[in-house]
Amino acid sequence: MSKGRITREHILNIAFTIASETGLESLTIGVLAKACGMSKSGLFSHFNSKENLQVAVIEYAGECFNERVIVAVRKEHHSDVSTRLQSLLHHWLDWNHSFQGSCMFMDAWKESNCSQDILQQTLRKQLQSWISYLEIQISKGQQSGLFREDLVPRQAVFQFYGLYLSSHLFHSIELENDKRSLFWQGVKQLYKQWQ
Amino acid sequence: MSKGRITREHILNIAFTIASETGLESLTIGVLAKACGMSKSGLFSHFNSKENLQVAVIEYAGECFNERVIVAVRKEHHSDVSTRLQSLLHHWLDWNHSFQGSCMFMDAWKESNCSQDILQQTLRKQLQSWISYLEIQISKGQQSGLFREDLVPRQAVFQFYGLYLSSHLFHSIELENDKRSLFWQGVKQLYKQWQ
DNA sequence: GCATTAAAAGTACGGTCGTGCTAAAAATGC
DNA sequence: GCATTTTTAGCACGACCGTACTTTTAATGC
Repeated sequence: MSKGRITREHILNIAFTIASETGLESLTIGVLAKACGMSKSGLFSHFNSKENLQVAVIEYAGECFNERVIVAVRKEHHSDVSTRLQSLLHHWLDWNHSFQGSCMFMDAWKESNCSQDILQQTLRKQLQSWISYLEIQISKGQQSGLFREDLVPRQAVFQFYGLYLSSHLFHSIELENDKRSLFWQGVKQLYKQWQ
Repeated sequence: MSKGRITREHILNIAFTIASETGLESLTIGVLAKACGMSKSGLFSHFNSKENLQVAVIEYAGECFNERVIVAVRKEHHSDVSTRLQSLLHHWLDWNHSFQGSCMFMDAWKESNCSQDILQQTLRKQLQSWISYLEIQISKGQQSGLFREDLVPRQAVFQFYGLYLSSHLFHSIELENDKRSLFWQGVKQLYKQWQ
């Protein structure tokens, strides 16, 4: 790998860390350059625009997510779908400690929804792909008799996602503990209802 | 009411509109001044700092939420808790068309979570107050026999909130329609399980 | 080891940000 | 209707933003 690609990777790694902690919006070129110990222009020449940098960071984050969640669970070689799904939820919940809430109140911890450009598209694609993956896992659970036949996988994912988002939100306002009790209680109830 | 308070209110009204559409983060003093047809410094003198402005906007939004949801439902004079709760959910879901998702991917439409200052506190308070309100409503439902006795109101709110967040998220990536089918389907299932 | 190519730094520019300070204009009390 | 107070505008500042251009430095192929 050429020197260029190496430092590029290094930059993205640091960028991902910063973005995880303080949001993609706060990831300014000057700040990132300082964090990498290089000049603004030196860093800039790797991406040639802010937007390219942002997209690259999102894609890097996507790969990281894959590795930490999907691949990690695959490596555990679960025999039955049930524990496999459980592990998937665990890794999902913990994969990164960034979070999010919603509802305009939480504007204060929302981010750029205005840019309907490439960045938005990239994000959307990643999300949809993850949702599809979950959907497939649930279908498998269905086929193996874990869930009832009239369960609609998309609806199930919708509900999982709800618990996920709620857990992050409640955690950020200190109504959900570190054990994620509310989340796991919710999951338990969903299971009961889907069997 | 003095001239000053009137224009202040006017400013907040416009600020709220802008923040609803493009996020609180995008609400810059220059932009807001232009939207109000007045000079930066003229507007600025009403708040004396950016932070004060942001807090004022959040509080304004809070009052607006109260009016559009809580007061609006109260005015409908529902006799039974069931339809009352249903109406509450409706108004909640529709109160504003801003939205939010989560999970670091969605960094791209997240906002400032870094500022752990007064703004954050104000937000948190508003959120907690709304959650408490929902909790009370559910307790009332319980007392009137609508829900089973072993239901934990906080857990129930957690699940409502999940559906709410999920609905916004899925809607923003075009997996939830305008009728909010997934949301209402989720609510239906929660009800079934709580009875 | 040297010529060539790639990567990084230096510097500068126009824009916008939040925020002071001062002067004009408008509202208000009597 | 005039004096006083409140509200608004004008202007300037230092800071940081993204990005372009040029020059220096480092890596690479032969």
